[in-house]
Amino acid sequence: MNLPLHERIRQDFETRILSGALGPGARLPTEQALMAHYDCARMTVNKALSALATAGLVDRRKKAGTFVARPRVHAMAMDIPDIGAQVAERGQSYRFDLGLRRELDGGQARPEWRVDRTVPLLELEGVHFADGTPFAWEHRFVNVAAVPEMLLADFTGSSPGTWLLEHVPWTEADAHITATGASAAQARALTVALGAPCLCVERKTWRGSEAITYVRQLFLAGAYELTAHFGPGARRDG
Amino acid sequence: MNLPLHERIRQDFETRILSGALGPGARLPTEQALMAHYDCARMTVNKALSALATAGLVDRRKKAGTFVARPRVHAMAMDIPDIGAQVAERGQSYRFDLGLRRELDGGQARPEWRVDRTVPLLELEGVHFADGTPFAWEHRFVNVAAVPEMLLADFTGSSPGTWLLEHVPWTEADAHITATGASAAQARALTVALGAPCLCVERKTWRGSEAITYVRQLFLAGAYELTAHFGPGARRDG
DNA sequence: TTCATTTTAATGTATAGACAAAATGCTGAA
DNA sequence: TTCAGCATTTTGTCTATACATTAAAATGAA
Repeated sequence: MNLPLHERIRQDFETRILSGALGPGARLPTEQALMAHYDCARMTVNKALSALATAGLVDRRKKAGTFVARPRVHAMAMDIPDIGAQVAERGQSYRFDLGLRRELDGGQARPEWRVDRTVPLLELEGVHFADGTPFAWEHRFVNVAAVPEMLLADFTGSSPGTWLLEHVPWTEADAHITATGASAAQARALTVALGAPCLCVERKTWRGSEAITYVRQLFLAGAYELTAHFGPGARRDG
Repeated sequence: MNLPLHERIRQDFETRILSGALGPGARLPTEQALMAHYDCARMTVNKALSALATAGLVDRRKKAGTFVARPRVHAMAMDIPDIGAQVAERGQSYRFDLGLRRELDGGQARPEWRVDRTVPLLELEGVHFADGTPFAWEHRFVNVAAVPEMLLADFTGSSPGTWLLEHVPWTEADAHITATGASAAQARALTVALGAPCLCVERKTWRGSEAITYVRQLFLAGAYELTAHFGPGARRDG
């Protein structure tokens, strides 16, 4: 296969960096040196090195040169599966029990989620079941100005998350993942002991600049796990 | 602020795409049209549109044109920060206490991590402290055939994770995130009660096809959180 | 019609040159 | 010595042009 020259140059250095031949802090040749080495124009070299800089593999500083970046915050791709679909995939039956449904407005929202006072909200609280056993609890606020159809939706059986995913694809989201002990109310809903360890996922989603929903989900330890992967290929077993 | 022209063009369209003004499938003007509109050379326009393509916001097809891409997979980018750096960032002092250090081989590795019997391994177990208080426990196996310098490294103070990150950038990784209660040994190391809720991160990393390390980390609930983000811009506050 | 072929409009790659911007490192003055 | 200012190196941006590549669209033959 005949790769473009700028791509070949880029890969040459990517390989050397990832293999460790060029360690963090190592200086790459100047563009002048590279255009002599590859016998090409400066723009071609520049394109290759700029791509590496965009990818975060190198840092470029005027006058100083191009240096292999120190690997710091590696971002991994985390799967955010639909709870119901995931349970069904394991061959278990899925159910969602709605415990609380209330209409309110932005002024009464949780401090974690700041929305305008005038925004109409829907508050939902419920429990997810797998084969009749509760395994997750969730508390959610939805901006019904953004999703008016939600007021008519029925959540006996399928979860609000599934409904939202199908009706309002989000464009932006923030998630915080922590561990926590179940509170009294949560422990009762999940029929576990007070303080039982749970995985807590807190998520805010937007469509464009419009806040869509804020949700706090508690998963019983052992009943759920998040997976993340970084790298070129698919998941491995190892 | 005087942004470069190619960056201004890029942002113009990024804004229009993210706001929904240009929906998925919408066609952007041709490079010819844009160089007329912005009164610049084609390379400048090309740089802007190529950047959008690299970012996944648009698809470009020869002869057909440039089109707004359909929203991508439901995977979020999870930050995997360096523990020590993160503690230091909060203005706290950081320390790592090594509790166990043992050299063994692949045959004695944990079942979760399958490596060849002949591979020499280093087993490490220790506790992370912030301002003198333990907040995380970790148990790690390292393939020292891949990182022989690790046998000489000193982990009194800085953690093996930090050392590895600086010396062996990985190219591939798998992570599993769960909640769990602290075991007797873990509870003792972290000076908490048996069964105290913890966030458990289990990670395997490779460089190329070579397994580098397997680590299981337990973070005390409340002392640590993972964040993930999906979407174009930076993190929001909302 | 239907299929194969040619045309053509769009992006992809590359060149050579010019000037801008920035940070390092040198030089000279206090 | 130390600090300020200057020169130089290196990357950043942009232009104008050329040819390559690809796939849509038009064309023509069966």
